Amino acid sequence: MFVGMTGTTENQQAARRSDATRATILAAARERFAADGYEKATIRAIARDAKIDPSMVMRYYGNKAGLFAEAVAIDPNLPGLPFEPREEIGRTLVRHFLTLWEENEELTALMRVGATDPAAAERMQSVLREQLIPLARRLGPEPDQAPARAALCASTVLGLALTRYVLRFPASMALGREEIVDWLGPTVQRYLTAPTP
Amino acid sequence: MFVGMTGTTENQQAARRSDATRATILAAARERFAADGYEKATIRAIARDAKIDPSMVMRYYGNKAGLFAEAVAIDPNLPGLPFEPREEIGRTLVRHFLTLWEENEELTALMRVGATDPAAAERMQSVLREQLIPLARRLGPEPDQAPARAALCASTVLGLALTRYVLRFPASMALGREEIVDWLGPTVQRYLTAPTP
DNA sequence: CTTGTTGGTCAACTCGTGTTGGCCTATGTT
DNA sequence: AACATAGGCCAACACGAGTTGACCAACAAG
Repeated sequence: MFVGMTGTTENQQAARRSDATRATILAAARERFAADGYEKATIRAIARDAKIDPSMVMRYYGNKAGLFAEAVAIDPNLPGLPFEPREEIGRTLVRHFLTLWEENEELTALMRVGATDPAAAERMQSVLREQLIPLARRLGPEPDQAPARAALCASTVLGLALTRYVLRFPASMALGREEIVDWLGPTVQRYLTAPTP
Repeated sequence: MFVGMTGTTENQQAARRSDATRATILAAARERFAADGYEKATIRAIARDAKIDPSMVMRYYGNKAGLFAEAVAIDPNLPGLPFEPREEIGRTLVRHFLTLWEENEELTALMRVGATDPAAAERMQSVLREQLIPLARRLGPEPDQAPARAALCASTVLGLALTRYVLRFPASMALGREEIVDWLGPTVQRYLTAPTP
């Protein structure tokens, strides 16, 4: 074992020819998962989009679950956000989430799948647990209220994502980016910093 | 044709013995659809829950789509809500939605399915179009802003339903009923009646 | 008692899915 | 030139889904 490879350049990134198709498959998978959800996005359809054989998907990603896992690997990276000015954190968060959603279609995929798959739902929850709640704990009054405040913020942005990117309500898609920030920003700001009503 | 039946009592509701199993099937279907979504809620599983044969489901409801259609037939009936006091409409709406969701598990089913099925998504959208937007038009300033305001309200309550009943985030399920009304009520109130920011 | 209707079960069919293993063809090394 | 290997395709398998139609058991009517 451990023989073969290209012979000369082994450990270093070898820039295999297959990396191109690997990437093509992953891109097609992201599109299909985002558009159709887990069950309806068949491996055959993904392979057709990538113009390769279904068995290649298995060779490169093991099985369908593995493909999905790699397709939706993403981190919102909330701790990297600027905290001040403190009274702008609501608008900053909303703007950040909008950008995130418009640049990564795998987030839509994650929501579509999370609606029926507990594992995907857990993945979303982990963002709340590990990033949003700590943020709420640092920003808001009464640290023990942090889970509640963070849950309200999550429900706000996920609700928008649901109506706009998943259900695709025309009235929600018609909203402009800054219009959304103007409406939701104060809401998130209040959930995070206002005293308990 | 038109012969047969029970002979004596034809047109009137005959109280067939099968009505009981019909109802049992429908109840089991609602539970399964709410818990698992459309694809994962198999006819075989529903039939097992109802303790009858899968073929009975077909006999009574034609096919799986027909069963789902009857299982999620529901109307939120927003026009029947009291409008005044006008500054309480936000809290009234939130309270109404909470009650709706806790009494009818088919709403959770509709959301789970709507995440991947355009037909179910359209069903949800029709509520927005035919009930929420008209309500926003009557309540808010600038009637041409009604779709935007209604969309924001929909995103608010659907976001809560998503995190609480579909994704089942513990932090969201931990919120008390009146706690939710206290937080979301003012939000919805502002979306409906506040001047454009 | 016979008979036709109703409520129900059983076993099978068909189709699409994820998944597997064998085979072919370049490509690059010796 | 000979050959090993990586990249790729093809055909098939196994399985679970929705759906169908033949058959069976009560039971009420004639």
